[in-house]
Amino acid sequence: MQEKYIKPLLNHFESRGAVLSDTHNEIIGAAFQYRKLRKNQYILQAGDVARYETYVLKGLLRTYLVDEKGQEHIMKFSIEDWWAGDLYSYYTNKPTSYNIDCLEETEVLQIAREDLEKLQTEIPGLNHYYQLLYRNSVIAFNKRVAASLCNTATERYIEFIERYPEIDQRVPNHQIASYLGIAPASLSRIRGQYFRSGR
Amino acid sequence: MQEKYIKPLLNHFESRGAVLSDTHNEIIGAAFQYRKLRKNQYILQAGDVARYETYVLKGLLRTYLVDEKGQEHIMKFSIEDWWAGDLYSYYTNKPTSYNIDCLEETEVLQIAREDLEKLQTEIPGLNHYYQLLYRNSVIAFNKRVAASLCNTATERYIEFIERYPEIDQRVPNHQIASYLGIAPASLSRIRGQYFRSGR
DNA sequence: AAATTTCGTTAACCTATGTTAATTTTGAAG
DNA sequence: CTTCAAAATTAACATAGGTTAACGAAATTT
Repeated sequence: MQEKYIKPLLNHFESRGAVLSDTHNEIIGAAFQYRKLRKNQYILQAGDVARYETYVLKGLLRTYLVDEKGQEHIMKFSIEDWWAGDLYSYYTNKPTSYNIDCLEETEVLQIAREDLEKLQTEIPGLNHYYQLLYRNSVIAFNKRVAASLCNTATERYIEFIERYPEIDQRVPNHQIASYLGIAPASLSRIRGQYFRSGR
Repeated sequence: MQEKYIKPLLNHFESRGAVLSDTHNEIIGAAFQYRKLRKNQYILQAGDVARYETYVLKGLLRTYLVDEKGQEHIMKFSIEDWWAGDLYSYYTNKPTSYNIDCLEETEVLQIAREDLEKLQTEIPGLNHYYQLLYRNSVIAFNKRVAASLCNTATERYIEFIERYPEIDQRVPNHQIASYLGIAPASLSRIRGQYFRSGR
């Protein structure tokens, strides 16, 4: 793989405390595959087994569910320097319930489970990285569940645009509504009130 | 610590793939502290720093938030062989937003962060355990967020009692309502409909 | 630029859930 | 066993948010 593709991921690991030799860097570069994806392209569809975890180099991915009534519910947006995937399917080889697709033209690095496990054996520092990643993910999910229990849709919307202004700029409002668990028309109503009353 | 207190935790680690020598077992036993707690006793209060992660030997803990209007929202129940704590506060030393108290007389094992970190250095197998623990926790949170986006209160209630029949037996309904994010009167209504229509 | 599709807004109406309060049931403590 | 407190139920009413549909504005495609 070209250096320019793997470099951001190496930086990512190092900025989270991993200490990587040149050999390590080569091993990592060999384990990940670079892919360039078109807008609207799927990287995972419900029913598939998630064979890869995906690191976003550029672009924007969306992870969503389709319920029995056919409605889409967005679980997560993944922008540059974030991950996307379904850990459940990845580690059990069972079919995923999630769909992941590109909201923009997107470039990613992907790693298969076998390769990730080998990587973690060969580079113990990465073990620490993944423990930290999952731990922080647990902390973030705690906040998200807490918000859904404690806050109104209006409060959750304000929190969202303050916390993820960049995503707010890049995705249409009806997708933000879906992420917040409300109908597009409801978000419109909320925005109307919020902006009318002086932001 | 007495063997009978540490044994369940050692079994817990081994059942998740850790291979532990006698020396390891002793190190672990020395790192955890046993505590017996009365019903209603707090093990963590909002504003405190979470100095311990807690493994439940016996009893039942509840983790909850109090919002600005003074309402309680239950985030989690922890029964035998589960953990309780606030990872955010534990790892940052910042004050927690959560309260954890005992719904029953409860016995626990607790470990301070410094001791846990030492443990993970001395027993690499535990590193793998914690990565697995957090990863599974992420998977569980994904399901919980998915349910809150896709399912009605009725569906979430049915799922809860099917998945956690034991907790359902041990905690009052208004606490289950709080966990589900609905008012006690609403849960009553839901139960009325559900049981009347033949379960 | 025109045409077409997607998106956002608004309004009318509907439904699930919240709120409060009264009443009954259950459970704990003396 | 009795008493008292906590929990559950029920009903009346209030409200946030859902649904649908119509319309106008953007954005994309041709």
